[in-house]
Order: sequence, then structure tokens, then C-alpha cells
Amino acid sequence: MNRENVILTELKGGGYRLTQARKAIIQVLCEARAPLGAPDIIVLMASIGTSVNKTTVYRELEFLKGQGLVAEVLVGDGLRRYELMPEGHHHHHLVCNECSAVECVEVESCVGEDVRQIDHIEKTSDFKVTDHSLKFFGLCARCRL
Amino acid sequence: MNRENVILTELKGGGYRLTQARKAIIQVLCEARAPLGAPDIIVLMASIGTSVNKTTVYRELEFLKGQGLVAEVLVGDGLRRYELMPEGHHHHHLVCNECSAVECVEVESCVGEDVRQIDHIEKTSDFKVTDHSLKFFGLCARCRL
DNA sequence: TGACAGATGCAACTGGGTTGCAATATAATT
DNA sequence: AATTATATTGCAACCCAGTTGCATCTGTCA
Ligand SMILES: [Mn+2]
Ligand SMILES: [Mn+2]
Ligand SMILES: [Zn+2]
Ligand SMILES: [Zn+2]
Repeated sequence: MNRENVILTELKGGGYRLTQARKAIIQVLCEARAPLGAPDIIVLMASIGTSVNKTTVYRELEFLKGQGLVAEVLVGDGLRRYELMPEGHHHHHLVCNECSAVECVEVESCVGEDVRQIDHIEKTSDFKVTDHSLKFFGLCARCRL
Repeated sequence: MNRENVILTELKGGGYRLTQARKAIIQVLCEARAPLGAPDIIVLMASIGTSVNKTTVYRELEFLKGQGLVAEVLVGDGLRRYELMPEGHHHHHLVCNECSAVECVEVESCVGEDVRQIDHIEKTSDFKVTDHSLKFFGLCARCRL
């Protein structure tokens, strides 16, 4: 069973409705190969035959995030992007300074996974670290041509 | 000579005017101990006796950024924050999930400074890395009380 | 098929940020 | 000190992602 059906089954099992909008947004996210913003999602949903109001999209993204099925990717350009929750592995992002395109990337070793360093940060800053985000900025292949 | 005067002198030397708004925004940034958003800056400027239009603040921040005197800090909550350009050392940020407060933090070793790993990312992703950003999310001291 | 609760559409709103243009203030010149 | 050139500022209107209240609709199951 593919990811899309796993998600639909899980939602149904949880007592949630499988509405047109919900199925379409999940399909769009499953087919995406990079995080998408709500405006993009609206267009993509329309392109597969399901036009929905933006309010619905924002509410659905919030819902799927709450279900732990979708992750929010904040790049800092004022647009919230969403991707299917990465399974198991933890990854980071490349952000193009020219076109704002976002790609996913895995990193060998990251401070965010180094218990000793996190511990040191928590002690010296009096801050409880629960998560981290690492982004590399630069130029994507297309913008370098 | 303190940082504030160094900046004013540098700007004057560059042929730029030392206006009320410019002096006030620089003072506010110099006195800040964490990155500030434009709305905060407007209030702080008013509190030291210099009320300015928001347009001026946005334009001035853009100007100071262009001069390399101020750095933009994007946390992803839809608010652009600014801090005095860190001198020499490179640092990262702690972001509170509750109150969105931002603190600066230095890290022993970060992937972003590991030439080997950056090189590997550039080759496998066909992406030219020019910069990176590392943020730790969690709870600040105040929000944990 | 009916009914209920969850989901949706709509319209109005919020707030950070931008833009064009006219008015003003800084700093060099006379 | 008055004059001038232009960098800087204020204003008003605008942009756009995201939010909210409420009436309406629809998926699901009895
Ligand atoms: Mn990591
Ligand atoms: Mn670093
Ligand atoms: Zn690009
Ligand atoms: Zn906090």
C-alpha cells in the first residue's frame, strides 16, 4: 500500500472523514518532491480537478500537521511550506536565494543531533531545546545557468 | 569609540546623512540584546523620543543591511528581525516556541562550517551553498517557569 | 434515507511589508 | 545666515499570506 493510501486509511481509522478536499490535498502533497506553500497547493488541487477555498486549505494543513502527517517547513520568506512528514530519517533544506525554491537534503552529522552540544547549549543558555532547523542558502542548479 | 559611534562615523564617511531617524534606529539596535522586528523597533524609537513612519523604518533597515551593518534574522514566524552585524564570530539562534523570543547562541562545531560536508552537499545536490542558518526551537527560561 | 458532527465557503478582517509621489531636512556652498 | 541639491521622510493606498465567525453543506453510519 502506497503512502497516500496509508494516510487515508489512518485518517479513516481515526474517525475522520475522507472528503474531496482532504483526498486532493493529500494527493498533491504525496506527489510533491519539495515542500509546498498554501498558494501553490491551491493551484495544484485545482489542476487535478478539486477547487477549494483557501480557508479550507489552511485549515486542512493545520489538521494534517496536528495529526503528525505533515510537517511545516519555515524558510523565512513569509510563506509556510508543507511536506509529508519525513518517515524515520531527519533531514534539512536547501533554499535558493534567487527563486526561493526549496529542496530537501540529508546531512552526515548535524549539531542538532549531537547530545553533548545540545546539552551544553541548554546549560549555558537556560533554554530547553526540543527541535532544530538547519538551512543552507545559495543558488539552485537552474538559477546558476 | 563605541559601536554606535563607529557606525555613525562610517556612514558619514560614506557620504550618508546622519538623520534623526537613522541615529535613533542605530541606537535602538545597539542597545538591543536580541534581534528585533520592525514593529518593536518603531515602539522603541518612539520611546527614546523619535517617532517615525513605518515606511522609514523598513527602508532604513534595508539600507543598513545593504551597508553590511545590520543582519536580517529570519525565524519563520512571518516577522523579519534585525540585529547588529555580528563582528567576526558567527552565531546561531534559539527560538522560543511559546513567546517567539529569539536569543543568540554560539556553537562549538556546526555543519555549516564543515568544508567537507558542505562540499558533499554541493556535489550531491547540484546547489551552490553560500550561507547557512541554524536554529534551535524550544522553551526559553521565562516560558518554562 | 435521515440525522448529526465534521468540513467547507464566503466575506470581512489582520498585520507585516511595499510603492509612488509630494514634502521635508541634512549638509555642503556661497 | 541664506541658498541649494538631493537624500530622506511621511502619507495613503496597496499587496498578500493567513485568520475568523457564521451559515451551509456533506461524509458517514444508524
Ligand atoms: Mn539536523
Ligand atoms: Mn554555524
Ligand atoms: Zn533557484
Ligand atoms: Zn519564551
